[in-house]
Amino acid sequence: MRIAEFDREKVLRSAMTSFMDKGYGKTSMQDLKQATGLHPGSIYCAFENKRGLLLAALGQYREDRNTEFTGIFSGQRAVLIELKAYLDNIVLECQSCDVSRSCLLTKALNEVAEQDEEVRGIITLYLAHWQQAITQVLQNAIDQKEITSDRNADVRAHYLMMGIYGLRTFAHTHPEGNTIKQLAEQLYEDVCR
Amino acid sequence: MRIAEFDREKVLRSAMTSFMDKGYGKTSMQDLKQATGLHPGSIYCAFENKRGLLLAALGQYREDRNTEFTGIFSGQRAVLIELKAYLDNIVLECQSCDVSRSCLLTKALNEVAEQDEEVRGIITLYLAHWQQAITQVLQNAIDQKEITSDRNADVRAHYLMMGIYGLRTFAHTHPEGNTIKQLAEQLYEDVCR
DNA sequence: TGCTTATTTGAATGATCATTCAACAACTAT
DNA sequence: ATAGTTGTTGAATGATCATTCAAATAAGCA
Repeated sequence: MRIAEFDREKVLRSAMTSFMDKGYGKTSMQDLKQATGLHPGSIYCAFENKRGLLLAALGQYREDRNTEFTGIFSGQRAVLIELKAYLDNIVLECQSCDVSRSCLLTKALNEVAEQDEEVRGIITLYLAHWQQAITQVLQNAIDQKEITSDRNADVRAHYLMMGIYGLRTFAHTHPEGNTIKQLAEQLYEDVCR
Repeated sequence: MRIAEFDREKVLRSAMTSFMDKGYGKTSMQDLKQATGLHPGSIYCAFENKRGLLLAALGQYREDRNTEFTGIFSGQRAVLIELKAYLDNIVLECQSCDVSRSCLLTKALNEVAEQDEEVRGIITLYLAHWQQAITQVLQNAIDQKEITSDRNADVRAHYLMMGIYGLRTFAHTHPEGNTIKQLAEQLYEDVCR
């Protein structure tokens, strides 16, 4: 036996960054070698494929976003306060000039969705889980009477997700200014109305 | 002299379809040869590059969407009726299972934006023109007192675009069902409120 | 200390890719 | 009609790519 020498999470986060920066297709194994510090053979030994590395990176991304999510929605504040903080965070990401402007899930969905049914399925599953989490948050807000029950949590969650997707796309064309912030604020109002 | 034998618009629409289907990077020259019926040399003679073909296809796409836009917003009906028809059309595209589910501009923006500054600039310009057209439509609605002037046309146009971007991304995960339609209806209400 | 199993290394491999090119064909102009 | 120009053809080119592999190395176990 022999234990792998590299730090799996570090490697996956490096791969994540590369994929978000150049996209999956344009990220060469040389790029990945440089980003992760792993030689091709090690990558193939650990992840089988470039595609396997993508899948692992997607999983790590999901996990990271998940802990971030549960960190923000910890229940220590009113649900709507937490939701506002969550949106503020997304706005900051959209306004940043680095790679975090885009979401790896939607970026990969756009790129390989039509070609790779399995990858699309996995990404769709991850996004569905995210949707469930948001639905739960909004249901909590309804239960706490912070928002009305006129529209149910599912409908509101769909709308919020649509808005966040749109914000991220919008950010690619309007990186500067406070357009994104204004949009996020109206989105918040419309979701919570 | 010698006149080119191919129909430029047909060729560009074929290239458009290929790029929307597989993405720019994964569309090989062989794919383009098959799709357009042009031999590599002819493509290079006419468009200089694969990238040049993308630029020409983007231009054709913009032109096609533009005539579609002015066809819908012809001023023969109330502005809001036309806007509803416009959104209905987008919903149908999102629900279709072919290539028209995605917008070539945003798809290419996602793929090459970070790598090719010039392409990003061109796409951003096209999207800005679209935004101006939408703003004009909403300004007309305000002038005709179909909607209030509480929020100006610019703000409303931004929000509508964000929503449309979001709808298209959403459609990649929920192609079936009427979720998209419901979302579009609420988007319409929130833009016009 | 040997034996087995797993990882690392980095060059080699073969496929695929965008692009070029030289021969050819069609059109214009003189 | 013929010279000059430009589009067409399709094979050739060289670069780049993901992947493989054999040798080297290290860890667990007896």
